[in-house]
Amino acid sequence: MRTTDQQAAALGTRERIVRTTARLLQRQGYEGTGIKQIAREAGATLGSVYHFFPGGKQELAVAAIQHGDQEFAELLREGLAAEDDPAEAIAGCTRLLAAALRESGWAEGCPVTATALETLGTSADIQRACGAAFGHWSELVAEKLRTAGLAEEDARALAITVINTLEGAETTAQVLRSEEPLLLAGRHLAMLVHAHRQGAP
Amino acid sequence: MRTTDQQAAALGTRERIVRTTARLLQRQGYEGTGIKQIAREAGATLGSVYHFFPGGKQELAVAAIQHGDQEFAELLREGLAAEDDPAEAIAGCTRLLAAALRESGWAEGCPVTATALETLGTSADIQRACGAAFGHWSELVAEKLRTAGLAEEDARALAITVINTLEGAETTAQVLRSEEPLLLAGRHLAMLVHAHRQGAP
DNA sequence: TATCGGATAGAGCGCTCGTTCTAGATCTGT
DNA sequence: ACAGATCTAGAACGAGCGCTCTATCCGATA
Repeated sequence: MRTTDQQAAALGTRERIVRTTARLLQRQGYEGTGIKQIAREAGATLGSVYHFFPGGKQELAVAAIQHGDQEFAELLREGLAAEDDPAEAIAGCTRLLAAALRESGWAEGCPVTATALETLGTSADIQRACGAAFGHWSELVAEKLRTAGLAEEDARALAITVINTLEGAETTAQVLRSEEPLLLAGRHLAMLVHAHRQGAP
Repeated sequence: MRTTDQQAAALGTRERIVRTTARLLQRQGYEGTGIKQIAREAGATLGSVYHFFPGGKQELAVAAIQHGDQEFAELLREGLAAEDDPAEAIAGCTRLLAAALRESGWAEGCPVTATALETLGTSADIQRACGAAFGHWSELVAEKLRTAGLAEEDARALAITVINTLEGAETTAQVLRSEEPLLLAGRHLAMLVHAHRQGAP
């Protein structure tokens, strides 16, 4: 097919817009990010943005959130696979997050939190996408915990807290411009996992 | 003093503006909240807002963050004082937070997170105020843990994770419109505190 | 070669933003 | 009673918002 080039170019522009939006939402939130800014920084024009996302800013935000969802999931997968022991693996994830956060100049934290909080009363679509992201991430952790022998329900519950703690620690790390909250989270979550493996829930 | 009435009225307007701003920041974030909306909902006028906060939106946001800081600290103090055992006390705090969140229709979560994330690169003053709030809250938790016999450094570190977990769980609870993340956080944080009291750090 | 739909381009719409500015209202100290 | 802060009131400004609209470009098919 000769259409490949055209489609590749099309995907190229669309993908550039989504990635740029994801990064800007992560850094400035939903209301703080303008569509014109997105077009400018993505090297696209307003026409292209509305061509690919006729639903406007909300549709674009949903796509960006889903992109961030997958990106963060990939980081989690890598971190969790790096160690057999789930406690060590989770602590490893906090180190990955801390390093990435510092390298971005403390600007690029959780890809969905800021947008989620701002748009809670505004857009049900965005809220759904954010909720789905949390679900995907905690499912990855839960699977790791199950593999290590935790009971189904314990694994599910603990995984939710793991994701929540990572999220909160990442936010605090950004505000304080320090890796400490994330590294402490890693240490404490490891203890919590150990407590589950040894004894009562 | 006859000035009392005037000052009271002045404080009245100022206080109304601050409280309204705090509530709106909590619900809509920084960029999503307009000064005209604040004035309208506070029953004040633009002139009054700029009279009391000549520094404009940023100065107003700092005052609102500090108000939210104290409000949340008061809730923490109450929750922590309600039980002797720090693990039970922290779990009690999660129940207080869950109830308050649900009563607000899942709209009023952590009073600083949304604003903090949005203004990270924008205003150093706001960032400082948010960082100070986290510090105050974790210090309250640390004090409770110290009273229960934890070593100074353990108490400080664990308190930071407690606040981070509460924060993350509150965010997730808002997005999912469910108390579960907060209640799970309470259960797991209680386990974590017990682990510290019984054995190694 | 003629045609046609996907993609690009950006001027312009109505609106709201944060802020400034001038006037008037209200109360205090003398 | 008068002067002078303090506080209230809201019109007006330039800038930027999300979005619509028309015009053009370009590669693929017939």
